[in-house]
Amino acid sequence: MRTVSAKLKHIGTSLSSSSRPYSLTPLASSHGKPRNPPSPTLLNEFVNFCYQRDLPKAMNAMAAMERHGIYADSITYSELIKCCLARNAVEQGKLVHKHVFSNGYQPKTFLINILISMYVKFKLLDEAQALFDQMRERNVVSWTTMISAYANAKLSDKALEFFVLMLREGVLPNMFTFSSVLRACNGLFNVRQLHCGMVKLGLESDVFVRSALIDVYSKLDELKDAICVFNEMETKDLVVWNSIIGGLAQNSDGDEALDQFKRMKRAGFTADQATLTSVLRACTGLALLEVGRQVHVHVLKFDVDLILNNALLDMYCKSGSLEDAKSVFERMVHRDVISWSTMIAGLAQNGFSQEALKLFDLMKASGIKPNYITILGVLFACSHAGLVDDGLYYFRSMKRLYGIDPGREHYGCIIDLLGRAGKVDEAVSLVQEMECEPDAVTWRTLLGACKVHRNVDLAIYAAKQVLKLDPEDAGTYVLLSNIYANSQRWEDVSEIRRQMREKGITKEPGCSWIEVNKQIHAFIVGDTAHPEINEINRWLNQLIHKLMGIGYVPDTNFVLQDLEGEQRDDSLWYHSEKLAIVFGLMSLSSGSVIRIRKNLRICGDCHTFAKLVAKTECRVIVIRDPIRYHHFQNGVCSCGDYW
DNA sequence: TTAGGGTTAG
Repeated sequence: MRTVSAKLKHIGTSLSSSSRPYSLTPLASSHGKPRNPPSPTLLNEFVNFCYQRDLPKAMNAMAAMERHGIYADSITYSELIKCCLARNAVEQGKLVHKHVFSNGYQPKTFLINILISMYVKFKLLDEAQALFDQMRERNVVSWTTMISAYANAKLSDKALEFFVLMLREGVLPNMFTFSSVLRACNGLFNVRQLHCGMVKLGLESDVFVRSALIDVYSKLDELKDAICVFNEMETKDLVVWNSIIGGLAQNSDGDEALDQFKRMKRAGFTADQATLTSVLRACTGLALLEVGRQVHVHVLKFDVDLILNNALLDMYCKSGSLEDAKSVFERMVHRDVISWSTMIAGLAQNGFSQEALKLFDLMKASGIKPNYITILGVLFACSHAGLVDDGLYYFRSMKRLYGIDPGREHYGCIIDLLGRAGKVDEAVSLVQEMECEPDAVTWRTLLGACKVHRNVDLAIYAAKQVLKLDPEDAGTYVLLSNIYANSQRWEDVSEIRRQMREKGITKEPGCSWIEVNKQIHAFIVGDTAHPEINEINRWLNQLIHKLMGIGYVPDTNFVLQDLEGEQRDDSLWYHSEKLAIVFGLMSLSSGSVIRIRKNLRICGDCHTFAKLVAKTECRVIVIRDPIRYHHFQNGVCSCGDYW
């Protein structure tokens, strides 16, 4: 930081070195009346107050100077503006603006840019825009300040419009402009055009521009381009690493995100809050509890970072480790609506509905206003606990109490709630009353209700609606085919299979993952690849026969039940989650929880199997499928046998 | 005087 004496020396030099003592004192050619040269004493006092960030004294000094007809120069005004910004003093900032333009003076572009930037930082875009409009000359900084302001305010069209206007005025963009305008891009076409523009201007190698490019390609789901931009970089900094790790984690490519994280560490970088947040997100997606715990150790360095703690909380919730999640939540120094919503949804999804609803009350009591997602967690909790009246109350009153319009997801929760309670007709009525158009997820939810309550006709109707909106949904094709087969509608069965062949739709094979000693073991249905598969199968056969001895009957009635479509009796025995459960029994110590993640919904038979294994082997088994969490303990499941 | 990265549902 510059010392006061250095500053004074600087001022002294300015005063003595030129016939125009203050370099930015208006010249005769400036608009407005020429200003008197400043008095060194008054000016020195004023400058000192500015550098000391003593805003009240600086403002008084400025007024005193102006009473003598003395005006500061642009550099000093810019220091005063920094003073206002440091103190978040909006009104004083506006006053400085008036002083800068007082006496008909027309300040230099440099100073007007600083004033615009001040208004942007105060989030007063209208004031910034008005000042920008008044400018006689706008340079690249003026334009970039406005573009960046609109990009930050999520007014993408406005930011892009300014970029085009800037080009039309013949102002050449620089790397600052590109990294700002990229954030406003929401279409691939724009990004490619901009990318070409940067290459032409030789700005592509700038590290800020590159990280913005990686980020925007990732957000547009163009990971190949993001990785390409990243790999082409010879010099990478931490933000660039964070951009690619974050992009991968947000695009459900957790494995690759964790690989890049390892490469980043090998390259000598130390993770910061943003890195750890993305790494936790990758762990969350993969349900890697043990790896997540390792990351937790590093999170302790940043224990007041809200975003990072929210990510940690979510990791524990989604890995099914509610005790850890509660502990993180209790210890958080600050909690925002995301912290509360994450915890409420985490409790609800893991089967702790009453706790979730109690937490919602606590949240409101603590003065935090619920948002769209909070209410989803609350409705989910009601649905899980079969609290039809409460769920309908929250749903019907959300607009009135919290100002939140019910969206498709809220309708989905209530359809699920009514379906779970056997009120399928009411669920249909709700679909009909929806203000927004039902989508494939809505119909799939209704299909779930039909599945449980064996409502074949409605199931066929709902399945057809799903396929209209999502013609690639293999699970629904298989389900529909099974429904027809059960009704001996063989022509319809053939038609469904023909459609699947024609469209090249194949069912994704069922896959389950389990983490043992920080290694991930993956099992595919009917797996033969795992090195211990023979031992696993031997255990599995013994276990199935043991369970059959206490009444387990493999459930081969898959109609309206098997969302995987793994309907053959022999494959039933080798469903991926059964293999993973047995591997967990073989590999994990007797007290530890068996945690499994699945890519497809669990079938009815595996659900029964898991409940019985949990009972006979005295284990807690947690299976996370794409939609729900199942905690199996003492022969029961937290989902209440509805999923 | 202008620029880049991280959190909740689905």
